[in-house]
Amino acid sequence: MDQTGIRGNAAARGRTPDSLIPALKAIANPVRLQILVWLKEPRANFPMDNVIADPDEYGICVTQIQTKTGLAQPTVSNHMSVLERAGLVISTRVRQWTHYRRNEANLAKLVSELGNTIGE
Amino acid sequence: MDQTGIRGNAAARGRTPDSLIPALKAIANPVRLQILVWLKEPRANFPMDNVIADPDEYGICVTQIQTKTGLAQPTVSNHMSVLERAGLVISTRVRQWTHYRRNEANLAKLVSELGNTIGE
DNA sequence: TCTTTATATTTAAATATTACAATATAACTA
DNA sequence: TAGTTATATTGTAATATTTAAATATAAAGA
Repeated sequence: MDQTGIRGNAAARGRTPDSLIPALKAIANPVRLQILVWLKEPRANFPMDNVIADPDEYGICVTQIQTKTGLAQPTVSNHMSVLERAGLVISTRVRQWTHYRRNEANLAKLVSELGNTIGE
Repeated sequence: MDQTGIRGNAAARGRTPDSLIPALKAIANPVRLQILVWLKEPRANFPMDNVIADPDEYGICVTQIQTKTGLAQPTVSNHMSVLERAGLVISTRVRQWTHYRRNEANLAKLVSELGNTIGE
């Protein structure tokens, strides 16, 4: 055990947890940050007519996110895969529709790890 | 007053506070994030011989940060100005030495605003 | 099977970021 | 004032990011 009494805690020893950087890069983009906020309340932020899967369980499909952002389909597809690679969303394919929902555990971990890293 | 009972709170209304993005971009870089961590404990992370100003009050000068990173002087100067423009550090020129210290208030605000924005 | 719909991948252009060399500026020192 | 030290700015190259058009793939329905 080290002097801090905390094992495996890079931030506590003054080192930067490299795993933070990909997540920070993912959210340091206005489009992606906005999508994460919208996905907090899928039913409030996306049209609920003709939904083919429960938004609370599976999230929102790419077409609806694309419409809401006004960006091209490949652009949105790319943004979602950046978020997914960073572990901030989870995708579920329901027939031909890929649905994305927030990864609440990892989002909470990101905020707390950032607090441990740059907080006083 | 709006329905949330919270005035001027963009995150509470599901919008993305644009002021977050510059700060997130600033910390979404391994060199800058590391510098912010080092500046938490200037006396522990930088040589304390020949210091020309109290590290706790004024922070650390560019040359010492440059030496610690191993990057070129203009590169470090640029990183520090990115952090300063994002409001995450404060600079004080003491004679010919520009010292940088953490802006604790804004760093804490960044963490809490991020929590309000992407937290559950 | 053919067509349509939804999403992903590829390619490419525009822009942003990161880095360093060269130079400029600011401040001290002899 | 001339020379030195510390930092900032400018110019530039390499790389990364963002975007969209074109194309590919995957799944559904006629």
